[in-house]
Amino acid sequence: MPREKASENVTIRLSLCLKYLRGMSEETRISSGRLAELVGTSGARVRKDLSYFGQFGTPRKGYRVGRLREEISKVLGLDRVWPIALVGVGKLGRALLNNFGSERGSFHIQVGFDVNPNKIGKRVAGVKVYHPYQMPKIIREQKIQIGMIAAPAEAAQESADLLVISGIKGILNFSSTRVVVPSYVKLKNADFTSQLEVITYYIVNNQRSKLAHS
Amino acid sequence: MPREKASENVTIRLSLCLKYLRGMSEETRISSGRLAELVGTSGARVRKDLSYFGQFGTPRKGYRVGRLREEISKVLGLDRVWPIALVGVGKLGRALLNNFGSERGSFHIQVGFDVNPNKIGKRVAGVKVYHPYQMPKIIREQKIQIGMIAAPAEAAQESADLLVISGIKGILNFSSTRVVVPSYVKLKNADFTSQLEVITYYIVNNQRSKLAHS
DNA sequence: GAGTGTGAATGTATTCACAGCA
DNA sequence: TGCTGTGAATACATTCACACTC
Repeated sequence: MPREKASENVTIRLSLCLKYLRGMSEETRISSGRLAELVGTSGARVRKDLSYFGQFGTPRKGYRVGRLREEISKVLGLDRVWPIALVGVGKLGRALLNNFGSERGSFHIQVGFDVNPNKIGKRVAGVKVYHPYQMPKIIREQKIQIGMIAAPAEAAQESADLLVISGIKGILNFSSTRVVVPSYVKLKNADFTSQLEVITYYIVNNQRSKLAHS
Repeated sequence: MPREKASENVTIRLSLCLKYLRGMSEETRISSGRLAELVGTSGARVRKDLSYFGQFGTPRKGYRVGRLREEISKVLGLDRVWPIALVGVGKLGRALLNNFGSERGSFHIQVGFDVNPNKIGKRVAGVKVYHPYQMPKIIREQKIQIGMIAAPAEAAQESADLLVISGIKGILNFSSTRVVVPSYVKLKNADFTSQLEVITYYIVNNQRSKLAHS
C-alpha cells in the first residue's frame, strides 16, 4: 500500500527492474546503484521508487534479489495470472494471441471476440472466439479484468463500451483511435502510429533523447 | 524550430490534436478550448504546446483548421512519407506489415529482414525480405531512417546494433527486451507486457487515472 | 565503510490568470 | 467581448546529500 501515491513512471521503472531481477539468482544481493545502471536511471531514483512501498534493503549489503523480486511482483500485481479478453481477432489479434495465448508469464488471453461469422465458435491459436454480444456474460463468468482492443478504428469505441459494461477494470487499446472510458477504468493506448510520430518529431528536430534507454 | 525545447509529452498531445483535426473540414475554425476538449486536456495546454512552434491562431476567432493541420504536420515531420525497415517478419512483423505495408499515412514499411531462409528473397505482404547482413547496404541505398524491431528478445540487441550501424535515426522496439543505442538514435519501446504491467498496478492499487483519455 | 532511506533542493511540466488584439 | 499568447504561480518528478545502520 503506497504511503504517497506513486506515479505511472514509478511503475514503469519498477517493471523494468523486475525484468532484470528475473535474470539473476535468488540468493544474490544487488545495490540500488547497480540495478539502476541496468535500468538506466540513478540509484537514488530506484531507492525512492521502492520506498513508496516499503523498506526492502539492508544498509551496507543492498537488496536480496529474491525478496525484491517478490515485493515488486506483489506491488505490480504480477504474483498471479491475469486472464485477458481480446476484442478483434484479425492479423494484429493473432499476433497478440501468439504472445499471450499460452500461459507463460502473468498474462494469458483467455477468450477472443470478433464479429466475423467464420471465426465465431472456432478456436484461434487455442483460444475460443465468441460474438461480442456474449461479452458481458463471458467476461463476468470468467472473472476477466483486462481487455485488449485490436479491432479496427471504427469499432474501437463500441468495443470499449462493451468491455466497460462487462465490468472490465483495465484496457489496452491497440486501435488507431482514442476511446473514452469512465475514470475507474485504467486505459493505456498502444497505438503504433502515435509512437512513430514521436520518433519522427525527434528526427526532424534532431534532438537527442536524454537517456539512451527508453 | 522550437524556441524552448518541447518535451515528448508535447509531441504526443500535438499528434493527438492532429488526429482530430484530420476529421474536420479545412475551412473551419476551432478554438483551443474546443480542441482541448476532444484531446482531453485544457485550452491553456494546447495553446502552450503550439506556442513552442509559432503563433498560428487569431484572437477572437481561434485557429484555422487547414493551417493548423499543416503546421502540426510540419512540426512532427508528417508532411512526407517515411520508409521503414522491419527487422523480424514473424507473426508480429506480419501484423505490422498489415498496418504499414501499404503507403497510406506517413509511414510505409519498405523492406523486411529475417534470418529464416524460407522467407529471404520472398515477398511478405508485398514487401521484400532480406537477410540481416544486407541491412547496411539496403538501408543506406533506400535512405531509410526508421527501424522497427519485431524480432525475438534474444535477437533484439543485435538487430538494434545492425540498424544503428546502418545509419538509422529512430527505432521502435516491439521486443520484450530493452536495447541500448547511442544517444543520437531516438528509441521508443512498445513492449506489450510493460504496458499491461502498468494496468495491473492500477487495478491492484485501484487508483483511478486522472484523465479518462490516455 | 558502503549502501539504504528520506527530507530538502532543484528541475520540469502543468495550470492560472491576464494583457492584448480583432 | 472572446480567444490567443505568455509570464507568473503551482504542482509534480527527479536529484542531491546526508543521517543512519550493519
